[in-house]
Amino acid sequence: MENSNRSLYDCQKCMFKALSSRYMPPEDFELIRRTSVQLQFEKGETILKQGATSHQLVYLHKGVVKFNYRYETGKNYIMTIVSGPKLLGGTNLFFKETNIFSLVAMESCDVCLIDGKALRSVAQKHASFLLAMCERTTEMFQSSIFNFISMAHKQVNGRIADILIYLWEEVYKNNPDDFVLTRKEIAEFAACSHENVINTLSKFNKEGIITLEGKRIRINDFKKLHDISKRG
Amino acid sequence: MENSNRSLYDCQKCMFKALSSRYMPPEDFELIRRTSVQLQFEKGETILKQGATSHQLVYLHKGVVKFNYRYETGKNYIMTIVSGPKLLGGTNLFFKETNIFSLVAMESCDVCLIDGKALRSVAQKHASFLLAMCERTTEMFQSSIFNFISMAHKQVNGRIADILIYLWEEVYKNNPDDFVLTRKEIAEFAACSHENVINTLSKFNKEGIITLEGKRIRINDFKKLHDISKRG
DNA sequence: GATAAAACATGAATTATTTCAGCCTTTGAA
DNA sequence: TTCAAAGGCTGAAATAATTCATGTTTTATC
Repeated sequence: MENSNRSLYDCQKCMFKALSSRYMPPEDFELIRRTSVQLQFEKGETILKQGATSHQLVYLHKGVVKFNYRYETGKNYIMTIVSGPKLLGGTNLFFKETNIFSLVAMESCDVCLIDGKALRSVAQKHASFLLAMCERTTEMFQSSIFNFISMAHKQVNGRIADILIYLWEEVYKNNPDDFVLTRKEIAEFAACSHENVINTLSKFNKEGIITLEGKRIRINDFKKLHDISKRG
Repeated sequence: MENSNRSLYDCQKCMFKALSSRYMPPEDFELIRRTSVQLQFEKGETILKQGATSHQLVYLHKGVVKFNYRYETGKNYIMTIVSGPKLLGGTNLFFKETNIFSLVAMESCDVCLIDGKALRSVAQKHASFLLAMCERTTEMFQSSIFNFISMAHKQVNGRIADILIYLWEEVYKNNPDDFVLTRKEIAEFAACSHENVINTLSKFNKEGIITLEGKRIRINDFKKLHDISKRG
């Protein structure tokens, strides 16, 4: 983590700023901006740690992060993976001080940490802004609900198909070459052993549904993936 | 569903009214009350249907409801079970018009359907109220996240232990005799076959952890249940 | 370039889970 | 009271998933 004084990016180009400006005058946004800090996180770095208290809201400007839950046994579970630009608030951070999971950068990420107190005080002045923010974070939450349902109720074939579809359509859509999860990470996401992931992926590979090029996964047949997903 | 004109219960005793009163004058609450309707739902009745559009927030005054997700294949999954009094908003209803799951009464329920438009307009006037509501619905959401994690990552023993603990401590705490889920419902909650539920429960029964008295389940040894839950 | 660590891969043995077939019990309606 | 339907229960067979043992490839580091 590099605590730079210079700006990583221009606030004028930030979607959070754009959203805010619709609901408040510049001087109110200025309070938020002044109390915020821009940081860069490298691959593997923890942005927020599970169990720690945090008074900040994370705005992910650029990059991909995983929501990581760690059991006492040391096992990790990836709850979801998202790409910026996105406001990562809601359940973990927005209204709770203790993080229920960690946020970990999966590639180089530009992040803005927004002070919760300042945000709250501004939000109280501008209820429409608060409503809009709630809608955003609720949306993100909804998409992870579908992940959860899939993980809880489908077999490994269907779970992995769902994960591939999700990652492709929601996360790596615009830059599929960055799609480089390890088998272990896919296993932590799909809630199964990494051997099972490997076997399932090579089965998909043999059937021509995907192509494995080393780490990189190329999806050839979305229709079949959707079929597998539906079958469970 | 009995669309009675008379009041099922006195608004003065409602927790939602109590919450509201802390943040707004009586005349504003009156707008919410006027646009709301009290209804009684019998066991098995659907309060809100998955896929339908709804412009209302559900306040569960009394009773137990399940959050039911139905796949195209016709299979049902219970996402969570909650007891009143509780505001059932957030992900399903608060900010989305299409319900992503159904709400089904598991016993006789007193429910108040609050008009979303009226609520929104009042909420915009009183941002602290909106903030408080977000906190409530977020809390409920958090607890269901832990359910999901358990369902996705534990084996049937651990999942059923978790469900028993959850239902006991959060739902049927005050009236354990109402604890009458069918084995099929437990299976839909635990994401496994109902035979597996039956086998696991009779195993727990033989080990003295629980006692099966027909449909009723009595929990004897919470410590062992927690052990099983931890082991996974 | 050598080396160590991590990731990837495969198959066999073990364990977990579902499916199936059969039967008993309870419940509610005719 | 009878009957059908639904729920509960059990064990065996089939399927799915994990664990384990082993070896290869890739990646990072010195």
